[in-house]
Amino acid sequence: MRYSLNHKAQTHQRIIKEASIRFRRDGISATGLQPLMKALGLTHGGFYSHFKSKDELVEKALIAASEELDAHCTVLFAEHNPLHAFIDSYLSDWHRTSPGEGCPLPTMSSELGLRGRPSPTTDRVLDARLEQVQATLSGTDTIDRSIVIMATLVGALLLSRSVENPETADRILEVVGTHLKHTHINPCDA
Amino acid sequence: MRYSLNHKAQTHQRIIKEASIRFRRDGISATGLQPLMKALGLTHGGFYSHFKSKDELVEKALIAASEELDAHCTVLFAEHNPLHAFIDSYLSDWHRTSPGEGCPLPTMSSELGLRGRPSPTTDRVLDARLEQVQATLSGTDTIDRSIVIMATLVGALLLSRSVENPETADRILEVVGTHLKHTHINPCDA
DNA sequence: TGTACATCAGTGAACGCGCGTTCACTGATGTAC
DNA sequence: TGTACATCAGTGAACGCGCGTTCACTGATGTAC
Repeated sequence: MRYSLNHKAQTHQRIIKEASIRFRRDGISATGLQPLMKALGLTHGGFYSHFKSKDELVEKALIAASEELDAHCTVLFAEHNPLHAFIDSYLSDWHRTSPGEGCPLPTMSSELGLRGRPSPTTDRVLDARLEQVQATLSGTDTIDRSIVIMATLVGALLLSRSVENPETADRILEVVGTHLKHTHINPCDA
Repeated sequence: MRYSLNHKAQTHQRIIKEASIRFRRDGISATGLQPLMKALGLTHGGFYSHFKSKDELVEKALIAASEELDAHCTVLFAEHNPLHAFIDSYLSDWHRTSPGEGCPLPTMSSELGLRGRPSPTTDRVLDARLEQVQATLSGTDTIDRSIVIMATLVGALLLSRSVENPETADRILEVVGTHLKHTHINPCDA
């Protein structure tokens, strides 16, 4: 089955794309390579002609998810108030119910780092998010402020996804969104 | 092997205790019942005379972890500034490096709720945390404020655990802690 | 007090299952002549 | 232009492993006589 020049590269990207969705939606360890390949109309044996291990796919999928978000942010940043647009987007009900297509930090980071799969990639993904938030800020202390904003956003999304009561979920997103948009860059007594 | 009256109850509690550590430290699905029972000097077959399934153990372990935290908070709340004590404790380096003995929300919630194991227990654990934070606050809007604080704490701890660079981890805890302690209860322009 | 017995917490082999990974193979295609 | 061949993306059976769960069994103990 020798295909056109870029056929393999296309399959490679299709695997990464599907994996990045499943890792975020279902978790890394809960995503099997067999069902993943099957969903793409392929057999599982071929996986290892594309990646040397599942860990390598995790890295690639994490980077792909991060780049996807970069592109999405470029659109958001054309708006009047980029920070508010970013916050509203991050804390939207769509983002809450679509973990497979959103930020990988609330879903994947608990399976990375300290426990499981330590890799500098997580640091880079976080850095990319922080730089985006920072770009929407003005004044001093923007790095620190972006850390606070990202931590708050990640925590709010994680909690809103974890509760069973949808009203509680809405409440968390609403309250945190309002707070982040109505608090000045510098804390009151700074 | 008929033992003393409370022997089974003691074993029951030992299983819950060990499970609550492993679920938080390693994740729910990454914790096997076989290694868990072996670590307690028991064989895996006996597990089902204590619990009807792994899911039941997850519930019990989650509740136990939450009660453990309640007790810890009682100690903290005797201090001069309970909110600051809670924040410092939550964002301590000890808490970052000891996920097995800390708050279950940053570690377990991604495996609960929307994806995986929906159960009202997660809502109750979150409610318990929120009530604790709320108890340290005064003035209006304390419920909303406690939601913001918890989301920020959970997000900061999760991110600090996920990055590989320990300096970045320290930075996140430090910056978020300072922010939460220096921001007034009501946002500046509210 | 001494013996027989019922209890039941814990044992450990076994179940089917899906996992990540390996590998000898297939067969449609692009290339060389 | 037509044919033979080398390539190599993808196939699918098989590997050992650990998972959650089941179940017939064991044997030390508290109880009854």
